[in-house]
Amino acid sequence: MQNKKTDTPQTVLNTALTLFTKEGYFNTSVHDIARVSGVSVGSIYHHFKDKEGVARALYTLLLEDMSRELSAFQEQYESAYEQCHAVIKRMFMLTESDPERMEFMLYSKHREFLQNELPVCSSTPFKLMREMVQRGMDRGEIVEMDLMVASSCLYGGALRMITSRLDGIVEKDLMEYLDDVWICSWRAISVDDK
Amino acid sequence: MQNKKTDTPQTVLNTALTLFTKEGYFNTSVHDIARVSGVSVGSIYHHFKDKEGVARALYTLLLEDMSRELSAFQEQYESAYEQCHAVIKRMFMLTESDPERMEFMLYSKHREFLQNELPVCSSTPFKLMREMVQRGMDRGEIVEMDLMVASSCLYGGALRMITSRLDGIVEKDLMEYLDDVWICSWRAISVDDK
DNA sequence: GTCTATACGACGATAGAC
DNA sequence: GTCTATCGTCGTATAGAC
Repeated sequence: MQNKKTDTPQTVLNTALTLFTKEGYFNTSVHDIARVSGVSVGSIYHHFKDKEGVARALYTLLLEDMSRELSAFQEQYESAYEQCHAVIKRMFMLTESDPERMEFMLYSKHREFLQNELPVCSSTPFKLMREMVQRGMDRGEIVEMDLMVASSCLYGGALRMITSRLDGIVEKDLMEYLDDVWICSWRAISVDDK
Repeated sequence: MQNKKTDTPQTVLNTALTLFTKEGYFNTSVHDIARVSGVSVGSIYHHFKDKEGVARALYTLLLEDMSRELSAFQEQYESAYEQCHAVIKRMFMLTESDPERMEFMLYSKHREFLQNELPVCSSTPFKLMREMVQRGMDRGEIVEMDLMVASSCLYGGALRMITSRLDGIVEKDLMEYLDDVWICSWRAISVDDK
């Protein structure tokens, strides 16, 4: 267990997250990260291979955290209805409590700065989200159809609300819209006409 | 009417669109555009103020084209059902016939390279799309709710299918999914339970 | 592990001939 | 309008002291 006050890599990652989301990856220089974080350029390069390495470490960590949370929902809830609802609720909450994390995770073009990285929708969290939908079809909760179509229609509305919120187009707390969004999303693909 | 074969600005814009979508704006240098287009660096700067000016001209043109098409749908069709369906169908078609245009329009972070530019969802095409939804609520076709929620849920699934297709996650022609996507999308917000 | 100073290359933009 | 050649800057990455 290290002393958190001097955890240099974490300090760098925190600052990088802020700058990458506020200014964009390419508008942020390593000197910017050094200046804002208070860590020298040399130290940054000591802990990370290069600038891309900083972004990659950040991206990997955020995806892992998210995957852990989604896996927990799979164990915690039985039905796809509950699992998917928990996912959307959690993402709405995260958007409000930590918009930078959400923005970096699902609103940046990673392939432009992370070589050989797959698009977000190929990442583990998105795979887990599709697994839940597949489960819903197997259990007869969700109408049988192409998995990608069902997933897009179930999560698409919520994801657009999130990006709109991050863009500042939606002004109120996302949680106020959760119930309405969920009703529409579930109605789109559920078997019973409610 | 100019000779199209020597329309330098258009040649530059065509090449820029290709490179911006394939490599990203920041991974594309003006020299790259010059080399690929066959137009010299000097000529590019003669026709455009700077690199950002090229991107801005491109973005503006594409949005104007799209706005024109969507306005036509508003005049052509009476119901929101028909209007919104036409929009999604047209976007699916465009994604197949001209993926670069679609990618640059709705899958780039313009604010990172276009100063003072509003996010895509504030652009005229997206406003028109929301107008159609508002019309649907006024006419009693769509359940009364927050306009942003209704729009996100109606178009969200289709837009995710488009980005998934552009990412290469969806392998088949989008048109094959149109009917299923539309059924789900409309079900999400329509008044009659079908 | 942390720092400062610096090397090196790339890119945006311009000058000026044709 | 189009071109080539060049300038100046900025940013990545490293060297090397502490």
